[in-house]
Parts: sequence; structure tokens; C-alpha cells
Amino acid sequence: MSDETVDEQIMTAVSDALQSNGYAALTMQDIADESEKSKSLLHYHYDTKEDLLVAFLDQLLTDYEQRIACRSDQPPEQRIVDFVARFVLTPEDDDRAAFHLALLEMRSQGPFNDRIREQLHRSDQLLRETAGDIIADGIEAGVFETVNSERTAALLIAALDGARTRQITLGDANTIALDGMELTYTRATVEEILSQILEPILAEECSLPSLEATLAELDREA
Amino acid sequence: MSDETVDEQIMTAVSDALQSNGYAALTMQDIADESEKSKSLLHYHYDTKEDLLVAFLDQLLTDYEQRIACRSDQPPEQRIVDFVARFVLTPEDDDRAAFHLALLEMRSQGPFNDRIREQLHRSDQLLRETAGDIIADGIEAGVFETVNSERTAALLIAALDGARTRQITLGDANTIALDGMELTYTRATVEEILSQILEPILAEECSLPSLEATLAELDREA
Amino acid sequence: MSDETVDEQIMTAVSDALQSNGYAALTMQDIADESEKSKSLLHYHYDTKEDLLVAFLDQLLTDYEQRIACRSDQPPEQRIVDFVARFVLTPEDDDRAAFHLALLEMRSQGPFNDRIREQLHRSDQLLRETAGDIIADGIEAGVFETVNSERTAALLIAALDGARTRQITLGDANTIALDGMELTYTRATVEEILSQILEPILAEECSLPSLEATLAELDREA
Amino acid sequence: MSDETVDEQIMTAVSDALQSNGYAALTMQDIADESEKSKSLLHYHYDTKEDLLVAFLDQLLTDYEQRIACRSDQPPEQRIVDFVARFVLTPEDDDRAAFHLALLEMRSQGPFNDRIREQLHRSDQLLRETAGDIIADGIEAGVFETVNSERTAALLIAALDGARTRQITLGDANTIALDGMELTYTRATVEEILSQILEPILAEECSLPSLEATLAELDREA
DNA sequence: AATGAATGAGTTTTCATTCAT
DNA sequence: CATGAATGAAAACTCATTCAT
Repeated sequence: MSDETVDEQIMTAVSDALQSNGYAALTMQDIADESEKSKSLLHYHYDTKEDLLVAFLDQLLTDYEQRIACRSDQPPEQRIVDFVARFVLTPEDDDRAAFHLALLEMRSQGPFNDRIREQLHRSDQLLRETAGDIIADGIEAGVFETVNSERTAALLIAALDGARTRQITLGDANTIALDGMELTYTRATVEEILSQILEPILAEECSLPSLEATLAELDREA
Repeated sequence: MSDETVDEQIMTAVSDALQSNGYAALTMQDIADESEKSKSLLHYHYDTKEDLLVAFLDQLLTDYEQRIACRSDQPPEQRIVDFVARFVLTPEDDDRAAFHLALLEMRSQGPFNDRIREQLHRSDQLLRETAGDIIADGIEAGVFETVNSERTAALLIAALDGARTRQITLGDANTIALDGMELTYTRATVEEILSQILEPILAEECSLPSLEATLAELDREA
Repeated sequence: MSDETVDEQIMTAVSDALQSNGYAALTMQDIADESEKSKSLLHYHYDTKEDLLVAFLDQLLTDYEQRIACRSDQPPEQRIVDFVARFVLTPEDDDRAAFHLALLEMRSQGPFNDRIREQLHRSDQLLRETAGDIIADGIEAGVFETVNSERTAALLIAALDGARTRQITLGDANTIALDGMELTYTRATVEEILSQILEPILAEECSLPSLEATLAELDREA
Repeated sequence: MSDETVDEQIMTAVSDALQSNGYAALTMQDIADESEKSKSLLHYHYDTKEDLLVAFLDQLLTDYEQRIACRSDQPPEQRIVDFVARFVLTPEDDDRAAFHLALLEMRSQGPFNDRIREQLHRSDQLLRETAGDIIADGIEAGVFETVNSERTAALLIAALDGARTRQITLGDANTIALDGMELTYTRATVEEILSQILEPILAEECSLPSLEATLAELDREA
């Protein structure tokens, strides 16, 4: 805790304050309260509230980008399952849900704020390229049949992002029944993506790694 | 224009103000400026800002629900194409994009506001039921193969909602190439849904109506 | 009192607050305290502190200009004595001293603020023209010998303004002895101007009206 | 440069900061920015901002007093021309104008601040005594006719100070025409003082040194 | 029904000052 | 000596809400 740099402390405080208050109602005082620092100190490090929030978004997205990029040593079929599995939010993932909610609020500020919009663009680019590259690699490796990798990636991401948005905005009550189990919206969507989008394009003799195992693996890493 | 009731005028003003300022920065003065009325009058009709916004969201979703529900006299394969086609946003649809952006901002307020959350729930329920019902009707009518209608609907909606969110937050620059044409994110996603999700579950001898024609038809209605 | 308009009340409050605090230390709260209104109301009537102060300066100078301009029906020798007599500040003139002190502070803001500078220019122009015109009229009427009216006016005003500045910044302690009486700096300077600058340029047979009588007259008017 | 003591550096920084920002808007940070030192260091040397500014004013006035006092070995008629010539500000004298503007702002703080007022008094005393003494010396030496030296000095200084105030607050645009040349307000006033106040009191056979030559001489010294 | 005037509570931001190093 | 970090108090300004008319 106390070995965090001040900047890290502030970023943590922004994150906590966003989770408690939401973006629209967020005040500098809220952030100061979450850190153990004064409002003045926030202004000492960041000239304006906007500067602070832009810095926060930057750090957020940079972290996110790093998480997306890892595990690139795996075969394509594992990487694509990894990719989609990372979108699964369990009801216990309070922090991650809050994080994505905050991100969603900032995303909706994009059209009103150039600096935010640029950051979002950068990050979106990476997300789509990553998914597209994995699929393209899979085609080249003979794991997937020949499909338009870019468009398949676009569909994938739309579904994953949409499921996540719905889950975090509507709450976990919003579940989907599968074989008697109640799945979160993201979990159910990942299952559907695997069975209705990715399995149909698998080459003969190929199979996807187990989602269950992949989720367990990701859990272990975290 | 002038035969609008005051309430209608106010609702229009809220909509306009949201489009100009976004939810986070929206003030009562902004709304008053968009109407030709005074701030005081807004308070005369709605006790608090929250009351006004909840009323606005209610009206918004009610309108939306009515639009979803219509054309129920059509056969299932037409109704499902109708359903997905309604999500397509062209670059010219400035107003609708702004509308959905405002809605997105309000959606992200759900977790912080019970009254907003309830409304969102109600509307989401309807959306998923509608899609599920159309697919279930199609199965019963022998147009679709037997699939889990609820889960397919969930995937559909996740993808449609996600595509729309990405399009409105990232701007129309964010396009997807198809056969040399540049499609908006929503349009491309609808195409993918049709070819990768709906066509594969069509019964033999069955086909989907043309998206092009359906879009033209919806356009005519509006 | 209570029949003042709100704007008048605010202007009075600015004046009072300036006298108590000086320009450099003046806050909106100070002004609100002097009026019986809230800070918010000041912002309701004037968007910014600068707007308020510019409006105040405008009113100040406009009033001042009107005072300068009056009594224009008199002969030139009376008008010039009037003109210089108006600069005399007695030790009892607390309000007027405070007023000119506030004005002095605002004058020193001119180089930093375009809007203030413009107002000062306007007013200065008038002051010099008025003095110059009186002298020119006097020359034409044969009351004064032929001198450069513009330059004589410049000297006159420099001395009058300088004397006033010294009196208000250094306090009334700063007096000048004349025939056993202690005169304020402005009073002494006016006497000197009359005897050393104006009397020497009087045409033969002409004389200046009594300062004493003129001061009494101005007093009666006020 | 680097052989300045820290105190000298700080005084220079105060002067620079005053010229850039004016007294009313001056902050400790502004001063720190002009020096290459930190805000903290300013407080290490001067407990409070007021202490610093009072010290600055003290140094300012002390310097000024020394300049007034010099050249006391000259004959009275040269010394009085010297005295008035020192008030001339050419349009090129940016620094001196800024300096006097800062001083003017501090002068207008006198009524609100005892420590500042005392300093101003001290300095004003000296100024008037110096002028009075030169004239008294001139009378004794038979250069000037017998006049009230104190009162003539008061008029002189009022005019000189007033001209300077007007010139620095209204800008150099505020010129006065003389024989086709545009003179600054201070220059024109000095000319008028020489011809209308000092020359009339010269004893027979006496004449004043040339202003032109005196200005050149002062320039050389600086 | 409608509004201009008014305000209190709160927002971002500023700034002189302090303190640990 | 010197500084970066930190803060409390107060600054300008905002805004939902109220009230008299």
C-alpha cells in the first residue's frame, strides 16, 4: 500500500471514486476522499479535473492493452478462446464490473471530448486488430476455414462488448439459463460465440480448447 | 410545432439538450435554453431534475418499445430481419446516434439510480422477449431449425447493441470494409448476423428477405 | 435606500467594498457583504468579476464625465476656476478620497486589461478636451493671452491629477503651509495653479473669480 | 548575473513579476517563476508575501532616493533641470514605465497597509525636500527670485508625478504635439514646467541649462 | 401557467504557507 | 540553502431549487 507512488495512489483513488459515484457525479472531493490526500494535491499533480481523468483513462487503457496482448505464444485456437474468455464477468467480479462501468461512462463522453475520443480510438483499434490477427493466424495455420477475418472479428467484438455492457448496466440479475444453470450475460454470450461463430469455422479435425479450463487458467494468472 | 403540449415541448428540449451537452454536463439551464421556456417552468412541471430525466427516459423507452413491437403481422423471417435492420445507423442518422448516445449515458447511470435501473430493466426485458419470440415463432412455423431461442436472441442483441455502442462512441470513421464498400459498424454487424447466425439456422428451402429492401421499407415508414 | 434598483445597489456595494478593501484585495464576497445580497446574485447580474468591475468603472466614469461637463453657461474665467476647484479635496471628503483611490487602483490595471484601458482613455480624452476648450474659449473671448491651449491644459491636468494622487495615497497629513494655514495638497496646488499658471496669462484688465467663492458654490450644488 | 546575491536575485524577480502581472494579480509562484528558484526559497528568506513586498518597496525607494540625491555638486539651475528631467519617460523606457506602474499600484495600497504607507511617506518627504532645497538654494544664490520654495516645489512635483501617472496608465499613445513633434506626456510637461514655472522665476541675466543636453547627460550616466 | 430574481450548497481552482528531506 | 510535496483556507463560479409576482 504505502509503497505505491503518489501517482498510483491517485489513480487508485480515481478508480475507487468512479466506482462509488459514477462519472457524471464525480467530484474532485470524491477523489480526494478516496485517497488520503487533499484536493489541492490532486491539482498539484494534475492541473485540471479533465487532465486527471484523461490521465486515468490513459493508464486504464494501457493496462487493458497489455492484458489483451499477452499469451501470444499460444496456438491460434487457444488464443481466440483466451481472447473471448477475458470478457467473461462472474457475479463476484465486482471490481471489474465497476471498472467497465466507469469505462463505459467515459466512452460515452468521447463525442464531447477530443482527448478522450483519441484514447478510445487507439484502444479500439488494438482490440479489433488483435482479434483479427488471431483469426488470420488461425486461417494461415489451417485451424480455421477461410473467412473474412476482419469482419468475423468485428462481429465477435460487437457481441462481447455488447454483452458486457448489458451485464454491467442491467446487473447480474440479468442472467441466461443454460441446461439448468444460470449464466451471466457475458458467460452465455461467450458460449454462444464459441458454438455458433467459432466452431462452425473450425477446419476438420480441429477443436477448440475448453472454455472452462481457459477461464480457470486466466483466474490463476490474476 | 406550436400545437405541441408543454410537456412535449419540454421532452423535445431535454432531448436536444442531451444531444448538445451529454448527460454528465446537462443542466436545467441547458434544457430551458433549448425550449423557449424558463428554468422555473421546468420545475413547475417536474419537481426535481431527476424527476424530469426519469420522465424523459420513460417516454424514450416507451416510444422505443412501440417501434419494436410494430409490424407483428409479418411472417417470422421478415420480422427478424426487420428487428435487426432497425439497429442499422447510417452516417446520416445524426439524431438517432445522438439519441442512442444519450441513452447510453443514462444506461450507465443505472447502477447508481434505482428509478433509472427499473426502466432500463423493463425495456431490456421487452427487447429480449421480442427477439426470442420471433425466433420461437419461426421455429414453430418451421422457418428456423430448432435452436435455443432465448440464447440465440441474447447473442443477437449483444452483437447489435455492442455494434451500436461502438459506432456511436467511436464515430462513423470506424467502418468495416465489405466487397470494396465501407459499411458502418452497425450495418456490417447486421450483415454478419444474417449470414453467420440466422442463415445457418434457416430450415431447408427457406430464405431471408433482403436487408436492402427491408431498410428501404423502414426508411419509408419513418 | 430601498427604492434603488438592484443594479444601483450592486454598484454602491462595489464602491463600498473597494473603499474598505482596495482593488487588489477585493473579492466577490466582500461586495456581497456590502450589499445585502448573495454572491450568486452578483453572478446572476454579471457573468464574471471582471464584467462587474468594468460595469462599475463605466458608471463611475460616466458620472464623472457628467460632472465635468456642467456649468458650461458661465464665462471662461469662471469655468476654468470651476474646473480646477473641482479637484480640491478637503480632509472631510472621505468618500471622494476613497472614490479616487479606487479609481487610481483601477487606473493602474489599465495596462493589464484592455476593457479597463479603453474606458480610461475615453474619460481622459474628455478631461483634456474640456480644459483645452475652456482655455481656447478664453483666448477667443480675449480673457486669456494667446497660449497653446492644449499644452497649458496638459500641464494643468498633470498638476491637478498629481496633487490628488499624492493627497489620497499619502493621506491628509501631507499638507502644505500657506500664510500660517495648513492646506491639503489639492487645495494648495489649485492655489498655485491659479497664481502661477492662470493669472500670468490673463489679459489686461481681466481677473479670475475667487476660489473661495467658487468652492462654496460647488459645495452648495452637491 | 550569477554573482548576484540571492536577495538581489529575488528582488529582480519581484520586479520582473510585477511588470508582467501587476501588483493585484501577483502571486508567489509568479515571482518564483521569474527567479530560477522555488517558492519555498522565497519563504525561507521572507516569512510572508507582505514581508517580501515591503522589502522590495524599501529597496526600490532607497535606490530611487539615491538617484535623486546625486549630482548635488552642481549649481542650483542645473540641479533643478536635472531634477525635472529625471521624470521624462521616453516610449523606449519600457522597464522604467513598468517600474513606475508597479510603484503606482503599491502607492495605492498605502491607505490599506501601514508598513507600505510609512515607506511612501519617507520617500515623498525626501522628494519634496529635495525640490524645495534646490529652489531655496537657487534663491539664496540669486538664481531665482524670491518665491515660496516649498509651494513651488509642491506644484512642480504634483505636475511631474501626475504627468508620469497619466503616461504610464494611459500608454504612450497619449502624446502632446509641440511644434510638429509628438512628445510624451512627461516630456511635454517638463517643457511646460521649464517655460511656465521655472523660467518666470529666474533672476535677470540667468538662464536654465538646456533640457536636451541634460537628458543626454542623464542617459550617459545610466 | 409562467417567469425573473434570488439563494445556499457545492464545484473547480488558486494560493500563501508549511514541512520533510 | 534549497526544494518538491502537501495542505487549508478561500477564491470565482455553477446550479438545482425556491419564491414573489
